[in-house]
Amino acid sequence: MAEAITPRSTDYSQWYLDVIKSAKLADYSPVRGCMIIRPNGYALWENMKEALDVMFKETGHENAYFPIFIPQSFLAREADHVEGFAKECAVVTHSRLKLDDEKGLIADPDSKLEENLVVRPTSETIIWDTYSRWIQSWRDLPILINQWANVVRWEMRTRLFLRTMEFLWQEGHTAHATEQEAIDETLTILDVYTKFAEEYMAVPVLKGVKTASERFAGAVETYCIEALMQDGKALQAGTSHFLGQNFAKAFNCQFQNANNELEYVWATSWGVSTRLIGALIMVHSDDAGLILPPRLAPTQVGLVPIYRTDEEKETVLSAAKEIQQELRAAGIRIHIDARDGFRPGWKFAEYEVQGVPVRLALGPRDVQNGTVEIARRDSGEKSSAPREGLAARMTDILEQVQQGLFDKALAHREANTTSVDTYDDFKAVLDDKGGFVLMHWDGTTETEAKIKEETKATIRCIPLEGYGDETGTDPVSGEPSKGRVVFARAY
RNA sequence: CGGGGUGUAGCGCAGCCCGGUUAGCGCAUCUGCUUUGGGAGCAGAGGGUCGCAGGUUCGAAUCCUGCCACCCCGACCA
Repeated sequence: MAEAITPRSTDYSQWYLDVIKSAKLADYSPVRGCMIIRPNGYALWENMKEALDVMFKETGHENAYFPIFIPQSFLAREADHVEGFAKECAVVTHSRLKLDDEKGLIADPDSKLEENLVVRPTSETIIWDTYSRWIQSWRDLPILINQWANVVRWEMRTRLFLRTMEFLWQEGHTAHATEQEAIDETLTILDVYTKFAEEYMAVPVLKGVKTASERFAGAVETYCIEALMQDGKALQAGTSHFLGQNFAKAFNCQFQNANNELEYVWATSWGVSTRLIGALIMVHSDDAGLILPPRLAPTQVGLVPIYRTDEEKETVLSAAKEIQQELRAAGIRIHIDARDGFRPGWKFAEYEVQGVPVRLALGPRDVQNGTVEIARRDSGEKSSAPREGLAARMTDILEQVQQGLFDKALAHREANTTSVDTYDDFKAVLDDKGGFVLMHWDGTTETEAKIKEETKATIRCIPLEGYGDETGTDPVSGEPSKGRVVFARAY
């Protein structure tokens, strides 16, 4: 019998952990807060990575790799940056171990480093140190670099995928000659992220700008995409920062412009991480386990062959292989579970908890009738279909599933986006149904902090489009407001 | 850092309050037979420094002291 998955209604966060465990996405490690990404989880990450990588390259970026170790002094160069990250850095102080008679294995005191090294929590500092050597002229600009890497942030409280001490991500770091060009870059990437979230992950997102208190440490402006989870909590799914000239000044990175003047370089940085896997899980999955959008699912179609005798096995498997060839030719990722010793019911259940979008069952009866059983993971619908034209049918179904997941998530977000005009309504909505709450805000950090203190809701973003056009009054302070902003309790 | 919980076979747990046969159960594993269209059945087998270190006792998984680790909930953050 399989491990039972706690229903969402009983305990949402336990459900989330159960889904991960039963889908074999990740495992705990011996070190607190660190995560072993299992093959199922990693295959998912690889697909996400691949799709994003194509989009980055289409928008003119190239990949590079900077080292994991950063001289400790680099972190101190940008004032806001150090304040934001100092409290969560892993620091390397020694270069070797030695066996001590009393204490066992210890860091060898003789190997203490001249300067401590910090395991990167993000790479702005080492990259801007590098850029300062690469950039002299306006002809050296722009630099549009992305890197796929791991980073470490010593978090107090962790949660698989959503917040782990080490996580995988991509971080883009670009250098520009003008402010406008850097801002354009920031917004280009925000669009890439939006497209990826909506078209690949089937997760609708709100585009917006962070308030000063939620801004990235060292940024002038932080743009973000925010998604809504099934339990009504928000999740920041990606950020794109306009860094102004902050890092260029901190690392003395100047260039000579066409008028023969020295100017500081304009910068951006942007990233999405394995946290997106957490979003994917929380947005689509149900009480039976994981549900994956077809465009990212490592296996899009799982085929379960059914047979009793060796003879049946031979017929069924050869028919299964024909189907496999046919679907592969149509660009579908199909997997045949031909393992002996596992019964069909077992395999059905396994594909189900692992979120495989469509399952086919093929037995002697089907082979004889020229049919195959099709079961959709999203709706649970089962039907028998002719083998004839199966590839086209499957392509169609996969598209329907992809679109269906997005539509459902969008409907959920819309049903859980509420506009309020009084602080009492605001609190009531947060407690009763959660979700995104649109309310006027006077633009001050004080009001924002007061609301956070009293309700645990934060301003997820000042939306770029769709909401917030009308002016009004902040119901908390009574001061005028330029528009509605998006509040929510968040992960 | 505060609150709660857990640590006994690969995994999940019982046993502990009230110390005493050979530490038990489910799943998994191995062997055999029967099975196979929604997580199979029967029979047999293997697998344990009871988190670590002290202490009490004739005797400790169980009582006492100290330590460690991990998980969950909060504060901080992507």
